[in-house]
Amino acid sequence: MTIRDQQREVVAVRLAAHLLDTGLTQTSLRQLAKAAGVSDRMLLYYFADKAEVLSAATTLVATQSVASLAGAIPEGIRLPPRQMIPLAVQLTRGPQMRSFMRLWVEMIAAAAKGEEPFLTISTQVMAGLTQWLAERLELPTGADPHATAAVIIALIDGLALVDICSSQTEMQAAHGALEALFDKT
Amino acid sequence: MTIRDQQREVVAVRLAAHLLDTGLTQTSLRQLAKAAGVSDRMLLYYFADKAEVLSAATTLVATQSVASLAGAIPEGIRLPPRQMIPLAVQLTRGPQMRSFMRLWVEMIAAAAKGEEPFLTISTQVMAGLTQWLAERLELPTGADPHATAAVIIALIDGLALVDICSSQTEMQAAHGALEALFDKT
DNA sequence: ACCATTATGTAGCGAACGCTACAAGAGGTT
DNA sequence: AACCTCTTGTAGCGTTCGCTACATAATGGT
Repeated sequence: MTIRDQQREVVAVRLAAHLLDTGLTQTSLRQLAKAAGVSDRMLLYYFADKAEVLSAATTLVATQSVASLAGAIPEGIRLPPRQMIPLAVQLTRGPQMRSFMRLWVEMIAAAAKGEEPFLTISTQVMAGLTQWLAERLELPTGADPHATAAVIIALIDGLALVDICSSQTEMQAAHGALEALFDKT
Repeated sequence: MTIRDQQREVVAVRLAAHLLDTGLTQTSLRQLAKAAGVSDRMLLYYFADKAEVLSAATTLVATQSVASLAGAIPEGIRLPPRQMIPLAVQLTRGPQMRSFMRLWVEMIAAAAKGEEPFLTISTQVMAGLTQWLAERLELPTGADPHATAAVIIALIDGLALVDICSSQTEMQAAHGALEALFDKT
């Protein structure tokens, strides 16, 4: 393993933390280099171009975040939506996951603009998340696990979206309303 | 009304269409000026700065889109969530509304970065939408209309988010799963 | 007719951007 | 010692960005 390969990993780890901290607000090569503690010249020595830098960092963030989320749900357990949804909402509201959700929204918006590497990575992460959730849902026969998982993820992500434009008290009330909504429509 | 004021309206209308068409991908002053059919110099004569240009255009887009959505739901009608949700989903999937939903996601992501005027406008639009929907929900006594409306909007917006990273067939399946999810959890 | 305000075009400033050319040090191989 | 590859720094290219200085035309009130 060359110094270059080692540095790629070191830089990726530092940039992952940087992205969780600042979202996509400071993603110029010079800003990224500063956050990683290297010169911008070296950043482009370790990676081919800006897209590859962001690709490495965002992939790492997504991997870490999805793994920590997965670790919070016991292996081999399946839950019906009525239980899975509140659990997922609760998990994604923790301070660590909250940062990721905000970054996640920004990544998807960048994907909407066709910006690479965000379009490719967001699509992959979304597919992975859906697959993962589908395997942990307990559904009545005939229901489409994949599609149901997509709806639940939409709800989770949508709450992160609304969170951006709402006060904390409004969000708390919304979480209360969410459970009530499922209890008796 | 001076020529300047007239031009402000003309330009705002054209830019509203431009934003619906291209999202926030082409929002430099020179690109906006081109889309509006004026010189960039004049754009900054009609408006104070870039933020004011985007403020006028996005406000107009939001006003038009929310109005067209509101027009599709009869005056004075209240619907329970189980009926309101599929209706809202269906309305926001039309080609016109779909463009707005994509722009809306990009605006909220920009708001997440603290970018003005998107933070201010997104917050206002979100509050307006929530208020509007709350007044059209038929809920059991004790339920919080405002909070319930926020959850429903989260679901709608979340579906737009997922839509960005999914194929069309996946989205159709998701809409089927959505109704099933509410019928029998 | 005169002048002040309004309207429009040309040109360009300073900054940030992604990226690159070029040189030189570091360290091992022959 | 000579050479070659890997690593790092300095400097800057060409472009786009938001915005402005400046000059000039048009317009309208007195």
